[in-house]
Amino acid sequence: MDQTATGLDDNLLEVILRQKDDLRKSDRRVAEVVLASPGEVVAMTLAQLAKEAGVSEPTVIRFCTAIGCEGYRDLRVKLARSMAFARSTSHTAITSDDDLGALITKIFDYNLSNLNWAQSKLDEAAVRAAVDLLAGARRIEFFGFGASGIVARDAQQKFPLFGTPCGAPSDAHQMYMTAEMLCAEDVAVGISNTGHTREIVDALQVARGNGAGTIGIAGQPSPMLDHCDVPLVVETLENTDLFTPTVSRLSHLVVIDILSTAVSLRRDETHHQRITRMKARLAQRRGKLNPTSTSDSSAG
Amino acid sequence: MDQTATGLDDNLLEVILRQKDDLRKSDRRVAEVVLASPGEVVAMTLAQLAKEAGVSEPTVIRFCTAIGCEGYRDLRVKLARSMAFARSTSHTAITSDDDLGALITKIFDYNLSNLNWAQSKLDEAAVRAAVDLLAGARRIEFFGFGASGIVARDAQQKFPLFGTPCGAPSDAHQMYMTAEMLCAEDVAVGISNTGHTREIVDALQVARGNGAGTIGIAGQPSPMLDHCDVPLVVETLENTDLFTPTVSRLSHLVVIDILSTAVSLRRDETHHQRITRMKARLAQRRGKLNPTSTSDSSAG
DNA sequence: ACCCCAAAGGTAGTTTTCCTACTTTTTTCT
DNA sequence: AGAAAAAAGTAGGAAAACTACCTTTGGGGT
Repeated sequence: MDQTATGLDDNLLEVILRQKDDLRKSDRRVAEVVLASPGEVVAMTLAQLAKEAGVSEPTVIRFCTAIGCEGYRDLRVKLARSMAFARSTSHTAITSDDDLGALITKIFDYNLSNLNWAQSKLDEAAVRAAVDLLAGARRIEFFGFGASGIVARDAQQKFPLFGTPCGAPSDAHQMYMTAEMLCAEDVAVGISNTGHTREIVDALQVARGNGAGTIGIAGQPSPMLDHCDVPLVVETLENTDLFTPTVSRLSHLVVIDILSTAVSLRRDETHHQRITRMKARLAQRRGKLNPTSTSDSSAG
Repeated sequence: MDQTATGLDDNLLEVILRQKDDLRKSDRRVAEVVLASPGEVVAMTLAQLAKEAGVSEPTVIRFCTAIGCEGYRDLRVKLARSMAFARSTSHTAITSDDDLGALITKIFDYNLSNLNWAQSKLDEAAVRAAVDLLAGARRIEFFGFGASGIVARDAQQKFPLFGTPCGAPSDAHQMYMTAEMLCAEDVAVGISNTGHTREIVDALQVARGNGAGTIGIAGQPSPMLDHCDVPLVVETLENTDLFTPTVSRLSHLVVIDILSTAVSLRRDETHHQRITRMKARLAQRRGKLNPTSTSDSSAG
């Protein structure tokens, strides 16, 4: 079994795209049509699709089985599900011609597809290892710059869930100093989408050299991950367009959510009670519009 | 036409859940079955579903039309698509009994459903108004605390896209001082999921009093939005469970993405060229593993 | 209390859709 | 070039989805 045990590998459009070149000639014609406008196809009947692709009906059936579907009915269902996120295939670049509605759709779609992709590619075993490490930590430090700095800060705010002091130094010097002071029972978490950011790699190496556990969150195999006890790859959909926003942040934030929640669940009943009480009081403060409140869902 | 013109309202499970109580008795039996295990249902045939629900086949058809589907075929497709994200209905609370796999699925699902919901409820006209205001700003300040503070900081980092100086004061005093110094051509953006955070409301009032344009991003109609030129409601799925993470951040971040991108698109060619150049050089720095680089996709 | 009317639900039959057995065409290898 | 195997098509049969019609149930009104 691979990491797709979550059952999310039924991204049919992806499968079709990958297998397209290995298909029979006529089947490929069908594949073209499906890929070109999956939205139309789910509404089509078998005969219509056959006509559209210029092939016979049994060919369409054969195409279905070739890409791993039970039959046409199954294809439709899988396709529909696939489309919900993997609208990625229809992701055209954002241009100045787009009106606001198109822009909204594109950006949401892009982020949704990306999250889905990240989920399907996430290695559960690696996450488990990270949770093990974090759960035993006496102190946790998160290292990240730029957009990843945002993620680090968010993680640090999740301190109540970790039940352990958390830090997120914001500049390279602080980061270096912090890393140097870590020791055996501490954990350092590096966050960098490229996995190449030099300071982060250095900081993790220093931390590791001092005996601290190290976790790396990156979008791809990279130098940073080579220096970590637990490398965590959070895949991102490639994106080279001018105006496409940074989608990696979101998946990184979700991974942080998962880690903090998983660690929290490992704690004992007392810890849970504290969180319950904290949440209740927070809600209370909000209800009162308490003027000294600086809280705004600071506790996940 | 309401704001669901994006065509994303086909969150069928949501629709069924909402209409369930208004359905005929037998139809409701069908609804129960569908809601209980939508995954099974997409694989079922009309007759099977009828048997499972203990009703006749035409009743199932009537159920289909009642909830707005063309027929059973259509139901299946819509259901399949709906399941991809709107697994929301199957969102059971996160408990200590969950294994890691379940946790990962739940947290991703929750965030995906939430983004989807936010998109379907987003008011395009309000977004347009916000973009108009931001595009004409001489300076933009983002106000947020806690999790929303993260969002504010992220927005501030998007400064290159806005093409306008951006700030995100991190404490209440700085925020107040900043608000007091804003004037007619400036814009203040308040971010608060509850929309009740007192300091933010105050800061926006001050900013507005000084003639600055004001935009509010909140999860619901609230005091903060009452004091804004442009109120922007970014709906969040309700969530009272102990361990469920804050999902609002993600949708707020996406809205910030939309706003910054939309503003950027309004700028002239020179601006676009600068961004292109900036991105290229950033990539170059990364490639070199330049030791002075503090960049990690800081430019959205 | 009874009857009537309307709405809900079921039965049976029709049509559409999907799939399979078999034939023809194309391709590939000796 | 010819034979065997793979690919594509034709036609017919099974099954699924839908519709027209009938029965039942339940809620007023006299």
